[in-house]
Amino acid sequence: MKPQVTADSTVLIAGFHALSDPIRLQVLELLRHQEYCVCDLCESLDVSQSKLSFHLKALKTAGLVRGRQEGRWIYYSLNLPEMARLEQYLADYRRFSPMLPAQVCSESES
Amino acid sequence: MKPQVTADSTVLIAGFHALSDPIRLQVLELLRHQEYCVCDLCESLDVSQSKLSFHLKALKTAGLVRGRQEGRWIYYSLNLPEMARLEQYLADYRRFSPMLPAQVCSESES
DNA sequence: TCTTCGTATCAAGATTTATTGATTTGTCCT
DNA sequence: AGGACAAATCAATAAATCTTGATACGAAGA
Repeated sequence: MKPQVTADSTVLIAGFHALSDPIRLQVLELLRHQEYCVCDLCESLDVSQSKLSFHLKALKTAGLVRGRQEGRWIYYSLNLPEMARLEQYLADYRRFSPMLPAQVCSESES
Repeated sequence: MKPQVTADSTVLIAGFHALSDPIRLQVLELLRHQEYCVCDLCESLDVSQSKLSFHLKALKTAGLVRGRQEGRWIYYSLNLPEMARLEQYLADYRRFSPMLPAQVCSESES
């Protein structure tokens, strides 16, 4: 009855973890409208390049963004399908949760 | 142009953070079907009481679960509306992201 | 009131994650 | 080849989070 930690849930965890930081949320908010190269993101968010790179890596590892190289620049953009997967995970809770009424704790049986 | 960290995003961050841990996901998975008291969750997940309490607090702080006292026991259950809020946040990305085509980095203007 | 039991909380240590500044890698331009 | 520059990576430190065991709190029953 113990739920397993599947490879799938590893992806979920990386995804939700990537979403649990203000800088990373700000990055996503910016990318929502268009692609940005790292230097523009740095400037917009007033964050050091190294720091931003760290957070971009988290977002990229989680599959939430993608990087596309063009010349010296790397343009980051949202990876909407992955965000949709996380959305779907949450949506399934609404859909398939019967919410049974209170059940008596097993400790009180004896 | 820099996105602000609003009180609202604080809630989001707490929520996504709560979702970014295997034990906490397992708890939600169990609660999906019915309420459970802490002792039953401990047993099902094979986790110490103290440890579980720590994770339940994270879930509760994030608003994803609620605790209801009944005698000596405290029954935890999902708080679906809060999960739906997180879902909605993600859903809005799909809905309102125009995804403009590549834009030239501002550094390359000079 | 005293004891038992379920749960929360606390303090200490362990582990993970984030920040900083420096260095490296790779690309473009001359 | 050499210089300039965008971005990633690394090493060291700082900070946040998690784990563990002990203790405290509150409700139930004797």
